[in-house]
Amino acid sequence: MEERGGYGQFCPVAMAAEILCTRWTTLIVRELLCGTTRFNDLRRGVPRMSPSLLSKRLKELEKAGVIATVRSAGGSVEYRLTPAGEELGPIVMAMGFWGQRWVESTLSLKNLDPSLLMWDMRRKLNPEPLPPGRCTIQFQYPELPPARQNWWLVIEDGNVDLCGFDPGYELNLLVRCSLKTMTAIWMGLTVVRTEIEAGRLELDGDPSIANSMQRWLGLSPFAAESRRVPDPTGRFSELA
Amino acid sequence: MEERGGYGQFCPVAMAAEILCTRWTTLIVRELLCGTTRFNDLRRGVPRMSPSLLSKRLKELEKAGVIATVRSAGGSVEYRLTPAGEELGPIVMAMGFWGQRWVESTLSLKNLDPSLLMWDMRRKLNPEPLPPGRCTIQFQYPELPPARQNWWLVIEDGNVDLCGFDPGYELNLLVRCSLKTMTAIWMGLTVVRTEIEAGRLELDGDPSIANSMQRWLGLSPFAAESRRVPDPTGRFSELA
DNA sequence: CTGCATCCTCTTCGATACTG
DNA sequence: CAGTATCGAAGAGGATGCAG
Repeated sequence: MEERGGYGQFCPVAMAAEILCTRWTTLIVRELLCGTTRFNDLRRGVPRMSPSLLSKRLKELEKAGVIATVRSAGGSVEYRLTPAGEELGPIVMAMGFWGQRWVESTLSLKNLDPSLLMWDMRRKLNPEPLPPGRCTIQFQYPELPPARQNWWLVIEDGNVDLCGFDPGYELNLLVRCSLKTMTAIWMGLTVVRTEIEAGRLELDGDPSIANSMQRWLGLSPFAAESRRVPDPTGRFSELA
Repeated sequence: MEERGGYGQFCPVAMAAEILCTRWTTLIVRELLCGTTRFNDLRRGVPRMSPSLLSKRLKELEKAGVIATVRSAGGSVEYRLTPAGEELGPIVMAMGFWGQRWVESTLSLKNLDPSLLMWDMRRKLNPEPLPPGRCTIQFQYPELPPARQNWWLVIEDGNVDLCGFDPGYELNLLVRCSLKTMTAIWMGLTVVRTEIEAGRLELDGDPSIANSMQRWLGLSPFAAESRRVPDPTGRFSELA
């Protein structure tokens, strides 16, 4: 009768919170909502989580009816949201919009991570403004240690690949800026043109690709939400 | 640079989850959204939470900008939601509706608690169908230990008071049923008439008050949401 | 390589008791 | 009334190992 981890309340908010409001769980659901299904792909979305804890959480989510494991051909397991899990989408989105509105951008920008940023950008990149054929774009963050400085996005046939090493293709554009600048653009706190004019962003390569960067660069799903808290530095305030 | 409790992600979902998805926090916000402002009233809404942890969470919520403490006359402290905190309302409600839809009712009904139920009922009771003047209604849960068996709601001038002891007023209605039955009615899993006809609910007293019970008894805010998971017992399935 | 299980350390939580 | 203090228990993180 002594439920250890639970709240001991029949209220549906409490029942939902027992499932959702444990550490990392919301972020796992976010990844699943983005379409990730494999264990090691999920790990890319929550890199600071230990694999054993991820495994435990996935079991908990399965028991709660939020996900179902599907054994696909080849013996590998896929984790997929059930209808109940899909209906968590609006809740996770609402949390994101709330975070975008009310959490100080300086706080968000203390949590920079190039692999998370590039992984997100890969997902949302819009190939439409790019020329047909293969297109290779390098991102360079000079202040980072060498192993994390350089990233490549390769767009081909509407498909976007992310590399942490030089894929060897001819480069169409080199983007050079600080990780903070690129993250701020991604989050909608500033725009490409502003950062170029301020000298914080450099583009080298095909001018038409450079000029359309703001369009092919997808933004965070929450970028459009207007901030309600000021940025103390004033650098990322009130941009449309 | 090593954030211990955080996720290390700039994503607004992660920033919001750092604030909201710690143990008990969502339930504290739920209480505040219901209008509770005092420390010991908050404790009634989260009785299994230790006061030291509640104190810690309130400080965290204040630092996050979700609540503000107001020192009222008499030196006592009130906790009030900020605009940011008020905007958590839709998220908490969405979690409740999700819980009502997707969490098995048998699971919810394992977490029975008469003080929580009566506290919730007090909040939502609708005095309008009741006769003018004072009205005293006793709830009796015979299977509980004596100290928690009897509860009184006293309605006067549109005001609802809850007592755990006999207030001494003339009784207008005695409601006798199991705590599970009353909780199921409150959650919208069944209705007064069904439980009376099944012999699981007895009403003694003023017939007009008895007959209007389904109307004056407010229901859980989530009662209208339709279940999507079956109740294995079949007792609480598919009721409008 | 994927998907964990184990072991160990450190942090957090819960129950109770106790103050201004 | 509104919290703090204390201490044992549970949970989280990191490193490592291992089977398919």
